[in-house]
Amino acid sequence: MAGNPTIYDIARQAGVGIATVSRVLNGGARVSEDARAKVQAAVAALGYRPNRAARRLAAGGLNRPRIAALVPLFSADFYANVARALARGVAAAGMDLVLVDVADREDKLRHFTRLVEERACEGLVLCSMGLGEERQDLLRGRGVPFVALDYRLPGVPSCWVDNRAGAKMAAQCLLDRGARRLGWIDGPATVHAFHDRAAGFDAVAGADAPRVRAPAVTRDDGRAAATQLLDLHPELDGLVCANDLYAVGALEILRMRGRTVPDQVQVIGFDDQPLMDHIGLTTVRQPMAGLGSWAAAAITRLVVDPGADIPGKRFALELVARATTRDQTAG
Amino acid sequence: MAGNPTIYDIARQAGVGIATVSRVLNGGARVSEDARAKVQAAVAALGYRPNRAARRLAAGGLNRPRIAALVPLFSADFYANVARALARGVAAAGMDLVLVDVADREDKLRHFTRLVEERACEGLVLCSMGLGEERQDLLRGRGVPFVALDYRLPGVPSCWVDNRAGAKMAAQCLLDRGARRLGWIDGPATVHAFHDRAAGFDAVAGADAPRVRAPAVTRDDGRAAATQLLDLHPELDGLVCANDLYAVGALEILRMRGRTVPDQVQVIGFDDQPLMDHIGLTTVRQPMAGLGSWAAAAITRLVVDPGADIPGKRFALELVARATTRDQTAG
DNA sequence: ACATGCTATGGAAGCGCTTCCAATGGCCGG
DNA sequence: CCGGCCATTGGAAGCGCTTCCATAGCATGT
Repeated sequence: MAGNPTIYDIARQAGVGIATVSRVLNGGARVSEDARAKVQAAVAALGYRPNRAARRLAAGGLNRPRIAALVPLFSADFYANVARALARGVAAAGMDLVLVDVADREDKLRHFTRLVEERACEGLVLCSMGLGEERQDLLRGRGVPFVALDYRLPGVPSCWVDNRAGAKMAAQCLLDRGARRLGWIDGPATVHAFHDRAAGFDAVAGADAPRVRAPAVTRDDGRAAATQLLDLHPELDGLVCANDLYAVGALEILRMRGRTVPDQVQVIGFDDQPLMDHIGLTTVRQPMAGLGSWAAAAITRLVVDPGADIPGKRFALELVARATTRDQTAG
Repeated sequence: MAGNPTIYDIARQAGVGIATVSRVLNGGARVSEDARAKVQAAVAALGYRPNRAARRLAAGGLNRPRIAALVPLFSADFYANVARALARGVAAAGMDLVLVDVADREDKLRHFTRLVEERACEGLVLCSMGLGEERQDLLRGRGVPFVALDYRLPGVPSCWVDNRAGAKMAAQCLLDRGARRLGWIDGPATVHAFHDRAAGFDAVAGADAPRVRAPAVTRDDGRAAATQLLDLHPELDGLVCANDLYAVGALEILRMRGRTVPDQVQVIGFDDQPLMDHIGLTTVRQPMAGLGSWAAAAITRLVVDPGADIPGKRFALELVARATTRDQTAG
């Protein structure tokens, strides 16, 4: 009994035919109470679990394609927003979205392998993550189309933003508005986006500008990083943050310490997640809905037409100036 | 040729055997270029799409259960947060989560029917929605377990909050802190939660207290409602809002009009979604993660053990006093 | 020229389930 | 007491695909 029990096992155990088992399992039309009870007992005894694939095959159900999205840190607002757009777009194309929240690299690989091995999806959206050639070939071999979101994967339909340019924009923005000593709150090194943003910051502020790396992506991390940064460098008059939550955390610390924003210290975030306009945070807007919608459109298209040629798309990042920065210095 | 073409059709069209077709389709080990080309041409010509169920059955893949969640207005933060917890919990149990964003009642029914007919899932989570007896029986007949989230469904494992009590708490909170004339920003009538909250508000403030109903659940709706409410009733000194976004919108309008908060007008929201602490909004905290986690645990349990008896759970609502209300009046 | 070892290929056997169809047995009316 | 009908049941035929196995076609080695 290597695999799971089948209805044959149940039938044998219950002393009835497979047809009867099936009837009991499917809403029991025309089955005696006696038979029903025996079957249910057998099901319980053997821990039987119907095989979905067989059911659908036999029942001849529809064949609705499934799109799986590998999303890191689903709890981050950026991804929640991306996921929304993805869900909408996929549903609009008449397909289902399976959201997989991957915690780390290892987790990602595990899920990836499973999805592919099990043929659990007809299309795959990879969010913010690379994929070795070997694994790409695995997908191609299996005929599973895939697209990259927030990551530029050569030869694969991808949508991305220029994080480096965005961070340059952010740092330059503060400089333009009179800041002279910039500090950088960086994100986890494992996330490529932060890597690129750090590079952008460096390009403008110099690689020796003060910085602290937050271990995760929460507001708490931002608070801790800001505390550390300001303790070490009280002279800072501009804080460039790798995401909005860090910036909000920093704002709280600054307020707590009585440093006025934007007069004494200017702050800029990255993402422009919801409510940032209410809070008045100057930030670099990411096209979250745009990325999600694009990816949904791309992958659903590829599922229907595997040969489609879909050019990658770079989405523009936009600086949104608000209350945590001063007015642009005239002239 | 009623249904979709099968590999037999492809094989015939291409003049090869089905085994060859299968090989081409699965990453083409040991197939001549000639055969491959012919098969691919046939696939394209016939618009062939492999049947997933058959594939998985034949390949003998794993049989990972799928949990579908019918979530209304996925774009609302409440649901985004619930969905996160759901995704985590379901993944932790080794199952997949299919998120379905239902726009309205009709949409809900359509998806529901499809999911059940197609046996697209082994378990169903219904968020904030009822389900007629008839449909419940359909699920039971099919042997598909289901749980209700944010809705108390008799005889079904449910988790919910007492929205009425929550709104009473909110209104009473303002009264306790010195407000005398309360206004109510209500949500769409189709959402049961708003219905209950309105009843709670009425119980404390009276059914004739001023109110405006917002057509949707965005901050913009809150702004519009607040504008209308304040125009009609400039004397209001307390605004009870059916959700946090309305409250934030109201705050913006109040600020714009120079009404101080909480001195002239006190404001309270509902949900305590992320960042409300930063904004300083007094609100009624909903256990979003708790609801999602509970539902995930319940449904995954039921999928594994259909006979499990899972008692419903009411989650407590908690008042979180912050800066948009005054200090509690002493004594 | 013949045995040998490949590669490419087709046929057929299931994967586990649903469901049609025929068969069984008990009960009714005549 | 018997034919006929209905409720219940089991067997068997696929659902469309993957894959094992046997076959055939060729190019080698001797």
